[in-house]
Parts: sequence; C-alpha cells; structure tokens
Amino acid sequence: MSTATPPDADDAHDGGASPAMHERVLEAVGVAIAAGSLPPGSRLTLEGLQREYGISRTVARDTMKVLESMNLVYSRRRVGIVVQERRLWNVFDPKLVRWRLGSVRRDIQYSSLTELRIAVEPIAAAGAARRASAAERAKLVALAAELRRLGEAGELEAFLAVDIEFHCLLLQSCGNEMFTALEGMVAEVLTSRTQQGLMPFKPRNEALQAHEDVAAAVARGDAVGAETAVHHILDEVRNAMGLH
Amino acid sequence: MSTATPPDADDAHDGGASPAMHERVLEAVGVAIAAGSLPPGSRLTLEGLQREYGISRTVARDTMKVLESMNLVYSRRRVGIVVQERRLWNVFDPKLVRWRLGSVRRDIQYSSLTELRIAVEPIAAAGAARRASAAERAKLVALAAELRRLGEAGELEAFLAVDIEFHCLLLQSCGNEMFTALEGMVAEVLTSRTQQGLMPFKPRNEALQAHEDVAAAVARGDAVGAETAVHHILDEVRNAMGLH
DNA sequence: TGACACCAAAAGATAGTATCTATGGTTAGA
DNA sequence: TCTAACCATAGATACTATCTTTTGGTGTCA
Repeated sequence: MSTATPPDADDAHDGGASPAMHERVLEAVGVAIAAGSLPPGSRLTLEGLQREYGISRTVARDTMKVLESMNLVYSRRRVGIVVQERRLWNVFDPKLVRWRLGSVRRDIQYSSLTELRIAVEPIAAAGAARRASAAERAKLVALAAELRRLGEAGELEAFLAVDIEFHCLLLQSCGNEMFTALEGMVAEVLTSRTQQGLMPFKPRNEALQAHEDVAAAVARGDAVGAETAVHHILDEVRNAMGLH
Repeated sequence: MSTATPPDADDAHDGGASPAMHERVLEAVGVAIAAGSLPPGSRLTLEGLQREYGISRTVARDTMKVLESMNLVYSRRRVGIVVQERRLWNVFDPKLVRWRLGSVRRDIQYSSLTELRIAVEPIAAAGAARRASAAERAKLVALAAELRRLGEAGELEAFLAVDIEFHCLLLQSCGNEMFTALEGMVAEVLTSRTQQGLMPFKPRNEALQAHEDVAAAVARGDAVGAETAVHHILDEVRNAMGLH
C-alpha cells in the first residue's frame, strides 16, 4: 500500500481530511449509488474500496455497514458487496435524500418530497391546533404577519426564510415526532421551489391570507380550520403538480 | 475477558449465532435505546460493549457506526459513545420503528404512525388514480369486493389480511416511492388495530362501501374521488384519535 | 492563607492501520 | 452429480495516532 499510516502526501482526492475519512468515502459511494453510476446489481469488494480510496479495511467495513443499514447494499460471502435494488432502499434516510437531491435524479426526489409535504402538512396543522404550546401559537401568528409584510414588499429572499420558519414551526409543534423529522426535507423543497423560479414573483394575496388563516386557526385551537387553511396554501402547489 | 475468541461455551445469551453476531448486539443496544433504558446522554464505550456482549472491537465498531448513522448515538474522542437526544433520531428508519413498537413506548410510535397514515393514504390514492397500472386498478377492485364478502361474513382474520393487501397495493401503485416505503409500517398499524380490538366486530357498511368507492375511483382515474373516498375510510380512525 | 484563573501535562477514549483465522458460498473440475 | 479449491466477507487482535477532557501545578490577587 502506498498511502500508509501518517497523514502524508499523495492524497490527490483529499481536501484536508477534516470531515473524517470515513464520511468522505461514505459520501462518495453513497452519491455514486444514489446517482445511479453504481446501478443495482453492481458489485464492490472491500479490497477494491481500500485501493480506490486508500483506506484500511476497517474504514471500508464501517462504510459498508452503514450503507447496508440503509439498505443501499447487501453483502454476501464470496460475492462481495452488492448494490440493492431501488425498491428496497430506506428512502426516508436524510443522507440518502440529500444524495439524491444532489444527483441527476433530483426531480424524482423533489416531486416525492413535494407530494409528501402535501400529505403531511394539513395533518400537522391540525395537530398543532390541538397540541402546540402558547408560545408556538403566538410565534406562528407573528410569522404569518411577517410573511404578509415581506410578501407585499416583494422581498423574496427574506420571505423564503420566514416561510421556511413558518412551515417548520408547524411541523415542530404538531406533536408528532415523525412529522417533525421531515423538517429538513420541507425546508429543502421550499428553497428549491424559490430557486427554480416556481414561485410567483410576488406571493399571491390568497397565499398570504391562507398563512394568516392557518396561524389564526392554530391559535384558537381550531384543528379543522387549520387543516383546511393549509389545504388552501397547498392548492397552488397541487395545481403545479397536476394533482388538482 | 471471560468469553474469548472461539465460538465456545459460556455464551449464556446466545441462541445459535445464526442471525449474525453483529445483528444481535445491534438489536440489543438499539432496543435498549429505543425503550429508554439507555436514556439520552448515557455513555457507552467500545471496551464496555466488548465485555458485555463478548465481541471483538470490530463488531462493536460496526454496531456503533450503524447506530450513529441512525442518529441514535454520536461518538466523541475521550468521551465514548453517547446516546443522542430523541429529537434527532431518524424516526423513519424501519429498524427503529420496529424497536419502538416492541418497547414500552409502543403507544407513542403507534399513534405517530396512525397519524402518518391518515396524512399519506389520501394522497397516495390520488396518485394511484393517476398513475396505477391497469393490473393494479383491477386488483384493487377485486380486493374491495373480497373485503365486502369477508366483512359481511364476519371473518375478521382474513379480512385483516386482505385489508392490508388493499392498503399496501394503494401505496405501491401510487408512484411515490416514499409512500411505498411506508408499506410495512401501515401493515403494522392495521394489524395492531385489529389485535387490540379497536376494530368493530363486524366492519361497518360505510367502511366497506368506502373501500369500494376508492377502488372504483382509482379504476376510472378519478383522483379527487379516490382521495375523498379514502378520507371516508379514515374518518373512523380520525374519530378514534380525537382528530375529528 | 485562601480563592480563583490560567496553563501545561497526563490520561482515556475513539479513529484508523495492519494482519490473522474462520466460514460459507461459487465455481470449476472429476 | 458430486467434490474440492478458492475467494470474499465475518470476526479477532494488536498496534499507532489523535483529540479532548481532566487534573494538577503555578501564580496572582484579595
């Protein structure tokens, strides 16, 4: 082996080793699988990984064990490590979601997430109306007001930031930890929507009103009202997806 | 160290080693964390795990790396392996869901899953109406008919099996892989509901009708109709959860 | 003299390397 | 069809390197 114990030279593909050796190779292999450049059925070996990334067997093992726990690969004796068929992947693992959002298959992941958001947010709002703390209710109302201000002023960037905060707070205060775990993904969807110019230049008044309605309904503990109001927010998105 | 290298005797806590050493300790530690007997902030060491489970450092490392990738623990030099606060767990990891469903905290996990199901299934039905294959549409109609037959005959066990098949097929044919990944969890919720006697002794006619409506709507590609009909199925569940 | 702040050294844990044996599944050969 | 060789993982062991917490010592100030 050329690259030996000390953190010496010849690490052409290194950037400083700060994000930990293990993470780097996990990231590299994970991205390759998510992007499809290592399609299902592809076979790896620990030995190959050691050579390719200049790592020890232990690190190669650790990486594969993590990938295995995400169901991205399985390993069999005498065969090596085999890329699992897509159907069996743990598609809710945040790492995988991130890898896929960065890949050429980005669109599929994005629309899956959007649909998930459409499904979850109304129920989350209903949950918030029943279970949110007083502080959270107040914060939601404040954020809705802030959204109107920024929306009418046409400050899209600040609007996005507050919009994310609004929707994430909804997920946090709904009392369902599984919904809360979707926070990061929803933020990603909202960001992406703005970046790709899928947002109207100026938020429509109906959308602003709907956000205020959600906040008000949650504030007064009206679960049905909150759910309905969120539906109004999402109608725009549903239309864009052809979901009427 | 008492338990040493060879697969010798004195392994009191062994059952044959067939499910792989690594899995056994992953399971044990994972269950302990999920159940709360290793609360957030608890500290483990590789050395301690080696002694406790009679395993080598390699296996202990692998296990911890998997737990770390699920965000159940993090490890820091000089400190050891620390159980992560609940808020940060990857609560969508099927392994964790399974562990929690088997723990004393079962109820929390169960209601989270039920709420998730309430959120996702209507949108999944809409997706199926737009994207299911002809075979899937036909199968749904057939399953709905079978449900009526079994329901009216009062054959609860067979009814449950077909009910699971119906709802899983919906998730499979909706074209959203994230929804599809929830299949196992939905099956678990439905099973649990029956086992715990939360189902009426004989399915209500409204429920049977709603299943038929869903199948029919999907069959004719009516997304709105399918979504509404699923809502009717879930109304019963929503009431039971106090979600009106 | 006692209390506090600061700094340096020791120690304890993971991170990673290297190498070995055991096991089981594949494949090729009789 | 059976059998044996081989190959890759599963697991064990013993290192070194590194990071970070703890601890102990020192000096200053009240």
